[in-house]
Amino acid sequence: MRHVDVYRAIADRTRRAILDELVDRSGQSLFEICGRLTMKHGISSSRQAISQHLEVLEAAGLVRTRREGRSKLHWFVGAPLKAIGQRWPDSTDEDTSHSTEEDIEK
Amino acid sequence: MRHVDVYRAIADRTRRAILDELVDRSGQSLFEICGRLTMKHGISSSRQAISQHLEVLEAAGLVRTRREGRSKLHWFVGAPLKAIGQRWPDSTDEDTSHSTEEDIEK
DNA sequence: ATGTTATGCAAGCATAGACTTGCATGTCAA
DNA sequence: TTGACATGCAAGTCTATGCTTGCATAACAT
Repeated sequence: MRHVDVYRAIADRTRRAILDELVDRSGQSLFEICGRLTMKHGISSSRQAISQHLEVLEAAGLVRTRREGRSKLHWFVGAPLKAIGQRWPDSTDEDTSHSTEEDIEK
Repeated sequence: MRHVDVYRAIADRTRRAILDELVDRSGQSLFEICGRLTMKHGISSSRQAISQHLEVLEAAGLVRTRREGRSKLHWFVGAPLKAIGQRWPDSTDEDTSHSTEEDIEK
């Protein structure tokens, strides 16, 4: 699970919904996330599936966790997403400066 | 090839390099892109592979094309990327407002 | 017309990734 | 301790996707 880049992490629809959910309510446990994904997002994945998605998000640095008794709580971390918005210029903008793959990746 | 969302389009390393390349030099043909990807990015994919990547990028709205004789020229379009940067709040920011999947997707 | 150049199409392969299933681990309440 | 609760782990399945191969189409020069 090492070396999960942010781009791949947000490529999955369910993982994006998880991030939305964590932004809406911070510090949720796995069970809470599962429940709210089903209720509010119409996603019916198993607990294990959601757990694996959370592993990916954590490996990409988009989620931070903390054990609390028998629960594991999750927080959204937005910092890694900033690089994406800054990597390419605006449309119709033909700037000559540009960042290479190596600048951002890894 | 219909309904390629932007997130999946930029999930691939080679496609991100193609966007970088088109930002660096607008209006390149498929052959030019292939050559420069090999030279500058160390990517050794076949012409067909690059062509398929360009189809994905075009379907996602990230690339615009125009036929010019026997060549097909390509331009970068950055607009679809803006939504990504605006979807999630900054880190440490615990704003209650949030956009749902439906707001942006499709 | 013929050959070369630049791209398009379609079928097949092989790997990655999303998901499931079953069991194991650890925490808390009684 | 015992049992319920919350999560972790590992193997297997199935589909998506990146890539190749081979042939087809279209434009241009000679």
